[in-house]
Amino acid sequence: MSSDTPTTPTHHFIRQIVLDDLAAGRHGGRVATRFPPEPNGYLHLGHAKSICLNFGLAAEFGGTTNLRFDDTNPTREDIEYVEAIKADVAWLGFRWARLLHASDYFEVIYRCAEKLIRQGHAYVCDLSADAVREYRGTLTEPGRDSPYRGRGVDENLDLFRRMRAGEFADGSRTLRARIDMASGNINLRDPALYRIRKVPHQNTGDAWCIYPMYDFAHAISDAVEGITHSICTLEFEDHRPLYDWILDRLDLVGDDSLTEPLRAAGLDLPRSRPQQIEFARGNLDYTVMSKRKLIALVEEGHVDGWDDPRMPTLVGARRRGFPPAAIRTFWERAGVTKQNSVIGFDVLEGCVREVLDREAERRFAVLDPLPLVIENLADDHAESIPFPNHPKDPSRGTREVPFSSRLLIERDDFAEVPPKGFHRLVAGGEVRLRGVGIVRCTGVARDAAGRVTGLSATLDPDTRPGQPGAERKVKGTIHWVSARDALTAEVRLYERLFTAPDPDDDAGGGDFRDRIDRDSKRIAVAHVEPAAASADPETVFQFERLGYFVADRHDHRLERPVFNRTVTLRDSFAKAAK
RNA sequence: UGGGGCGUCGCCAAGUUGGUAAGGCACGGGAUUUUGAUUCCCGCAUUCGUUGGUUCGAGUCCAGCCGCCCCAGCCA
Repeated sequence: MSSDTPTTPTHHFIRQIVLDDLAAGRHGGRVATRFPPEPNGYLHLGHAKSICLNFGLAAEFGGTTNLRFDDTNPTREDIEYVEAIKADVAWLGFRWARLLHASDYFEVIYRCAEKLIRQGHAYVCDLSADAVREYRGTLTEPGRDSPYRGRGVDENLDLFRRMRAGEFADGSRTLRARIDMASGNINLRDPALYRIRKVPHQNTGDAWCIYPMYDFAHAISDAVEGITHSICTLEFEDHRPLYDWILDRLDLVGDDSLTEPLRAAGLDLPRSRPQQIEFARGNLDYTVMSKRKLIALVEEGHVDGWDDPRMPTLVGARRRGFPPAAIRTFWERAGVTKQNSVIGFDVLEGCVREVLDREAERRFAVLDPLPLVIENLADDHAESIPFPNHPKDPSRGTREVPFSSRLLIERDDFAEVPPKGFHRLVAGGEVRLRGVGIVRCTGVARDAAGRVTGLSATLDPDTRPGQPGAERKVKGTIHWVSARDALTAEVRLYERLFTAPDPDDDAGGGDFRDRIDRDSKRIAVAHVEPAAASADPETVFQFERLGYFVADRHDHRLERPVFNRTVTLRDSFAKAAK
C-alpha cells in the first residue's frame, strides 16, 4: 500500500480478540483471515469494509488473508465475476496470500459429510422442500422430527453415496444434520448440509451433482485453510452455533484422513479450529447496496452500467476517481462494531478530498465560459506562465500555462448585481486573475436579450508577479484559461444518485426508483488548459476552485478529453448563501 | 407467548478490573492564504435509551421497562 492517511487505528473489539488470542498463544501466534465473496455480483463499498477489515487486520499482525470464492451454488454463480472481484480487491490495494475456492474442498467436504453420518450426526431426508418447511415449525413453535430422522447409519451412507452417484432427482433428497427440531435457533432445526443439483459447476464441471450448503462448506473451508479468525456480518450470528457444532464434531485438525485429498492434489494447507466473529456491515446514506437493487439500476437503464460513477460499486468508485486510499481510511474511520449504523456519504467525500488535496496536481478549467478581453494587452499577446503543480509540494514541479489577451473566465465569477459578500468580479470592480495580476472590469457586452456575452478589462501591470504591486490585496482571485489555447473537454458532472437519505425506505410511498435524481448526471463542455488534456486515463486533477476531476478510465483521449467530476471542493461561500 | 444481537454528542465511535465522558466528521468563531480550497487555533455531552437498586462513588454491577436490527432458502 502506498502513502496512506495515517489514521490511528481505533481500538475495536475484533482487534482486541486478535490481541487476546496472540497474548494467550492461540493458533501458534498465527493470524489468518479470508475474504469469501460469492462470485455472483460486483463488489461494492459495503464489501470494501469487509475487505479492509480482513486484509488490514491480518497485515497488522503479520498474518495472511486468502481470497476465497464461495462457489457452492452452481445455479447462481458465474465465472465472469471472478476476474472482476480479483481486480477490485487488487485495486483497493490488497494482495491475497492464496486464491482459493470452496469448490477446491468438495472432496474434503464430502468426506466430512460421511464422517457425520457415521457418527450418527447426519441423515438423508426424503422430505420435499415444502414438507421440510412445514416440519420446521415457526419462530414461536417448535418443529417436528422428519420421518426419516431415525434412519440407520448404513442406510444413510448408502443413500448419500447414491445421491452423489446421481441416482436421485434434483431436490428429491437432502443430507441433514441431526441436531434439534425444537431449538429456538432455527438454524439448528436439522439444517440441510447437502442438496442435489444436477447442474455443471463453473469450476468442477460435472464432477458433482450434490453441492454442500454454505454453513457446512464455510466452516470446513475455514478450518481446512487454517483461518484463525472468520469474520462475517451480523446476520450470521445465529449461525455460529452451527459453525461450532460442525467443527467440533469433525475435528479437522486432528483427523488427517479428511484432508488427504488436498495433499494428494498438492495442496498442503495449515489447519485450524477457527473462531467466527460478527460485525455490523457498513451502510451509507443516499445510496442502495442490495444486489437486487443494484441490478435493477443497471438493467433498467437508470445508470450507465456497473461502473457508472454514481454507483456504489468499486468499479463505479474507481471510475468516479475515488482513490483506494480514501476508501480505506473511510472504513478505518467508520470503525468496527456490532451496532447497525448509517454513515454519511459526505464522510467518504471528506476522505476523498483529503487524499486528493495531497495527491492531485492542479490545473485550470472553465466549465461555463464568459469571454474576457484584456484591453491593454496586444491582441496577439502571447506568453507562458509557469505554475506549480502542487501548492504545497514544490517537488511536483511546474507546468507552463499559456496566457493571452483573450481569456475565458467562469460565468458565475462575474455578477451584475453581486450578492452580499461577493468577492469576485463586478462591473468597474477589481479581481485578481490567478498568477497574472489584478484586473479591472471596464466594460460589459450584452446580447439583444440583455444576457452578458463578454467582458473587457484592463490589467494593472504593477500587480504582475515580481512587480512591486504584486502583493496588493484584492478581495477575490479567480481562475481563467486562454481562449485561444484552451482545449475543449467533455466534463461529466455527477451528484448523488438518490434524493433521499434512505432510498430503501418505502414508508413515504413508491420505491427506490422514485427517489432517483434524474439530474444526477450532467454533461458540460469545458475549456481546459493544455496540460490537463494530455493526462493519462485515471489521472485525477484538482481544477482549481472547482473540484477534483478524473480523466475517464475508458473514454478519455488526448484528442477528446473526458473528465468525470469526482467531488467538488468545499465551498463555504455557496454554503453560506443557502 | 421462540432464539440471537444492539442502544454514549447531529453522524460515526473510544470508554481496560466501578473513581468522576477520547477521537474523527459535521457545526460555530478566529488566524493565515494569489484556490471563498488547504492549513492552523478555539468552542462544541454535569451526561451515557429509561426507571429503580447496590455503592463513599456507576456509562461501567443488579433488576424491570422501552426502542431498533436479524432468523422460519434444498441462497450466501
